[in-house]
Amino acid sequence: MTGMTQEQDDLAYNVFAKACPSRGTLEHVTGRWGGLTLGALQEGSLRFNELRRRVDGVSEKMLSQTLHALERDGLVHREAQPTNPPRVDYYLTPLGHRVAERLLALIHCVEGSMDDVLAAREAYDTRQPS
Amino acid sequence: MTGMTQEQDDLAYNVFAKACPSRGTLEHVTGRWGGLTLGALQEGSLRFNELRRRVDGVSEKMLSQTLHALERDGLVHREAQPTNPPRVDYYLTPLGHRVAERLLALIHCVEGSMDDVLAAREAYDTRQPS
DNA sequence: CTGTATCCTTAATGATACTG
DNA sequence: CAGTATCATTAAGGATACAG
Repeated sequence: MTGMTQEQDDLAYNVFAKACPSRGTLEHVTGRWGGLTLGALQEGSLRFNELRRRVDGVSEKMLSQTLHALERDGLVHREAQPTNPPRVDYYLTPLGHRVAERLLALIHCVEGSMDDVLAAREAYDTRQPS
Repeated sequence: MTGMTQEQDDLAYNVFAKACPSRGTLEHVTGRWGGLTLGALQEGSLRFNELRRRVDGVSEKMLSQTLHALERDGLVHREAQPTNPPRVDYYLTPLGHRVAERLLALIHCVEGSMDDVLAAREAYDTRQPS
């Protein structure tokens, strides 16, 4: 009980610190394609090309790269059937689901705020610079 | 009651669609510096250089650019005192607070999962490629 | 179908210097 | 202090071709 006590916000990891490994994981999770990929997989497993269609605009290369990073971080599981033609299913791990849940809450919050955001932009763009 | 009905997920905006304006806002919010900036401001208003110290690693240029985007989207408010030397305070709008709340839930989830993430990476990196 | 490899282009970022 | 402007560098992304 001496030295470091264990309070609820006494975290070993801190994204605000440049060198903390959590910053890299946060970037995988919130990156341009990482967030949408996790969001898409929250509903259930998807195959590579299903995912590609779901995440509108992603290229093969970026999706592949994104999936590798998420798999390495333990958020996504990859299951390959040794059939011909090959069939590969991607789905979230329990950890991935917990992260995706928060991510989707954020996504829905943003989607639901877009009328306000667009109005704010309009106001910002039309105001006179003093 | 004909035509489009209003269900809970019948959203006007959809980040999964490439051309939806919500995708751009999501990127501002989850971008490399946008997320950390919003997270830092959730606790209260900060001045430019305070923010810069808080968001470890951000350059003047990127912080300035990030703040402009968040201000334009109506998430951050900028208040300049006409003093000399100048004093400028940044703080979240009500909308910014709602977004930052979800963002911090995600951040804390990631920070709290890092032991698992690091273990997953270790396993991924040491396994034999079949 | 599920990717990988390569090349090329563009966008993001960083460093530095400078202004009000 | 609070930025802007410019330049140089780097990283991200896209297109295409091809392999298992």
